[in-house]
Amino acid sequence: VERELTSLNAAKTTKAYGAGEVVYAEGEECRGVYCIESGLIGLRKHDLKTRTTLMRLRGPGDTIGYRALLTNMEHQVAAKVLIPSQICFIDKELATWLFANVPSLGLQFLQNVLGHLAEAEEYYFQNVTQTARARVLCVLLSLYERLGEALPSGERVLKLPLSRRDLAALAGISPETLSRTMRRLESERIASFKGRQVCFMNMVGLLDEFELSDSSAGLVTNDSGQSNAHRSR
Amino acid sequence: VERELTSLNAAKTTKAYGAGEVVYAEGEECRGVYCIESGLIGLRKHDLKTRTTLMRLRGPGDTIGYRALLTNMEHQVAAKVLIPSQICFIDKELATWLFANVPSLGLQFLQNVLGHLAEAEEYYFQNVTQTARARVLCVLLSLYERLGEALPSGERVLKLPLSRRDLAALAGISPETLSRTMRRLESERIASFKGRQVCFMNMVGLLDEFELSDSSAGLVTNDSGQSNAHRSR
DNA sequence: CGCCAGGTTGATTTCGCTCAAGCAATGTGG
DNA sequence: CCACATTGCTTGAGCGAAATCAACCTGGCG
Repeated sequence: VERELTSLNAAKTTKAYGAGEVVYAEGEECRGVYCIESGLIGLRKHDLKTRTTLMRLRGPGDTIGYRALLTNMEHQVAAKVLIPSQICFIDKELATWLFANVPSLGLQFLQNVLGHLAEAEEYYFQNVTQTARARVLCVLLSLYERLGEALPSGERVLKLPLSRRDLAALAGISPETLSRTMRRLESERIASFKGRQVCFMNMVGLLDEFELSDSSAGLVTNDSGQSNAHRSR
Repeated sequence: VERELTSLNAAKTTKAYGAGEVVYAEGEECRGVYCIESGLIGLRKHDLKTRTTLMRLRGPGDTIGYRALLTNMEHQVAAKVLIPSQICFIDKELATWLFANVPSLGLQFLQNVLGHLAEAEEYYFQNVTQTARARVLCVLLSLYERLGEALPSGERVLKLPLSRRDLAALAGISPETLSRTMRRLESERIASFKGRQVCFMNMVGLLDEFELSDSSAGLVTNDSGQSNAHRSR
């Protein structure tokens, strides 16, 4: 096992990506898989013509591009960098070999996929059950989990790495509805928005509303044990 | 490899379940995984109190109960038999061992999970983009794929294994809307409903509407399918 | 016979989408 | 440096699909 991991360390390459850079494009042939070490990646799919829709977010600990590898198809989504990221690349052949020969690694990876599956089902559920307002809040909370800061003054602040359009897409609503919802949240004294700056004004009540304890999950019940720090349970 | 499979065959047990029987309940501790050999299983989740909602269908070839096993949690959904089924059970310890030591099996299993992931994402997409009518038709078609019969007379017939409530849940709509939709489909001469009997009157046009070829249909397309009509957003 | 769960139907309401206009910030070319 | 276009966001008005509320069937069963 040690030997394999050594060879893995030798064969993998880590690269720094800048914001806006494309890791792989939709329809592109799969060259291998990517493990995100830091940063934030958006998976997008174009629906009609030039329009492109943000589908999912992926962050540290997530592996992306595996679907294309394992189904032997071209990428169905594009991966684009939202905030500067360190991404480790594993070549197609090596990845295949690893899957076929290192069960422990495959098992660990399976956890990752399982997390994505849970996420997808959660999204589905949200869409059927929850109102637009609740979904927006969930998206904001999951973003806060990833990128938020608690200022010494006690304010909970978040710098959005997304346009309104993308944010709306994540919540599964139109940009107009998002805008209205945000204004409503302001009138409810729940949060305030200035450009891409979000400030949560009642985080306690918010977490309460979603029956979450502090710093535990949001929309994304990330079960992959490898994601960053928190969540030991 | 041969040896492992032999021991697998020795350790697994196959059991016949009758309609309505519970394979495992929500919140129950995971005892192992189940492979469906024949029949049909419904995965349900209770949303509030006594109310319980049908989430997914699982049929021959599907493995269920793995999520609880791999995340070391109790079952998040209940599995209930819809039509009499043959189900093969693999004990928790054995399953864990197999995952950890037989990469080929894990890889094969990974494909199964990948399929479920694609299914979940497809469901999500459907819900955002398609109308109630289209979703009902998709559910009916996927059921027809599993249980439908083409009578010698040429009629395409299907005996529903579900209540209206469950059918509506699958399509992500309320029972009332389902009822109205069905009546509308009848007035459109697309299908007719008598109790749990469904009769498709224009299967060709139907498959055409969803850009599907005959007998390769269903809600779950290979993920090249971003189906047909997508509203941009 | 009456009860009851499941199903249908009708009336009303609501939520979010579409269409359309207005506005601020950023480019762009003369 | 200024008119002008472009892009991203917000706001308003109207509309429509589906949810909700509520009454009413229907068939099975004690």
